[in-house]
Amino acid sequence: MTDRRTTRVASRKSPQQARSNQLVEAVLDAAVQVLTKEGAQRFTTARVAERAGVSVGSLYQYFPNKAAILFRLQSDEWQRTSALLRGILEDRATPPLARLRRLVHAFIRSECEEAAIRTALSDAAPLYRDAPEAIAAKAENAEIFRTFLRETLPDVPDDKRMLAGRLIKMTFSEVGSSFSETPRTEAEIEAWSDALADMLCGYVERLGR
Amino acid sequence: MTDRRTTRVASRKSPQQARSNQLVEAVLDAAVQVLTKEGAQRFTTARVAERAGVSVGSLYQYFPNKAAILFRLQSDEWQRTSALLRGILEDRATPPLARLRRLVHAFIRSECEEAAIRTALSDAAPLYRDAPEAIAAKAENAEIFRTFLRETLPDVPDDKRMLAGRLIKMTFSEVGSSFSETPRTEAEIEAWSDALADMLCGYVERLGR
DNA sequence: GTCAAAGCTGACGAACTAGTCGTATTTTCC
DNA sequence: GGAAAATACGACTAGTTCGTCAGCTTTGAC
Repeated sequence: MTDRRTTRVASRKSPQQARSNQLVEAVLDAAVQVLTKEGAQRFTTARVAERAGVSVGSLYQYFPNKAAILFRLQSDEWQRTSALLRGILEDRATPPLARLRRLVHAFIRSECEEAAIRTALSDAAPLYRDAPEAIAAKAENAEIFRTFLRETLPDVPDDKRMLAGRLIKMTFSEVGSSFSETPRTEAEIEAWSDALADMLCGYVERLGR
Repeated sequence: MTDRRTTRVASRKSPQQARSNQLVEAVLDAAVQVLTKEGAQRFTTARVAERAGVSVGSLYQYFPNKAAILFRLQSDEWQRTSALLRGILEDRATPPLARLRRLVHAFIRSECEEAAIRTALSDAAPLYRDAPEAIAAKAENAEIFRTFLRETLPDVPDDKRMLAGRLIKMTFSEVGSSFSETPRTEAEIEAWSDALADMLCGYVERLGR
């Protein structure tokens, strides 16, 4: 449902000299700024280039189109988030449900901290979400939870566990982003994180029985 | 974060003669078609008018701007959905948790049936979501669940129950729309509805204890 | 110092879009 | 039938956006 049949999003060429690496970094920084301060509607290559102190032409030397910049930002974001999740879920010193609870708290907090950029990025999602790279990235992300549940609920049949893993992940990320759409106080963050953790932990317990 | 500070979305004037009522209907029908067949990106007043067999000028006589058409569609959608929810949750002949379960099934199914239009509408959300009318409509929607929980869990403290109600509603609608983003088979719909209902019913039970 | 490759520039073209306004048509009501 | 009000039309304006390309500048190997 985007304007292009299949949005190309792969990078155009890799920077070789130091200055072009700086340029790419400047563009990405500027892109974040434009996105948070102006919103997805007003996110244009011209504005990004201007804020980066760079010409549009240079920008198009490293990104094939606007969507590619957005996808890159989203991709980096996913990278960071999945590192966060992995770090908590794989900590075998903590009991499984405590890990899950801690995870919820960490995730909700991080969503709220970067609410502006995430909202803008998801507003722009129609521009990049159909790209094959984006679809691949999503699938990879789901693996983390499956591993966790395989450890926690070894006796539950595979198909049931898979479904549960997907549901937990979806609930998790969707509630997180919806919750962070409106500005929240510290107290709200705590209360909601606890409630969500109650719900998810309860579900996992129930599955074990 | 939209292009306008505060998007005006109220209707421009009410149609008085029969033909203008038909026109408004034709525009709304066409809007749904454009949205589903072309996507939010390509949703333009010109295209809507053309598909409706009407001139742009006429369109602008009843809608102050593009956002107003989109908001109207979303508003109608909310209306239908909340009628569906209310109908199920207020059926006192069925035990509470069974109602909740039935609700999940009905909602997920309805989401999947109209996935195309809902996705497109939510892609376009940045254009209308800041309008005061949209914000008011959302708040009203949350009431249904609070009433249900007040009946089901009369002994739980008010603040805790409020929070739970909001969480359930959010989980519900967010998981629903995320799930329906990809095409689903009948079997998938059943399996996911059951899993989600398990999770939510489990949470409500747990709250009662 | 020279020169080719790499990098950078920004004016520009082509395409779209939201919304207006003067004019033409239709309806209503006497 | 005729006048006034309501409705419909669509060419047009003013603006925005993406992405290109011919030519200029910088870099670094020799």
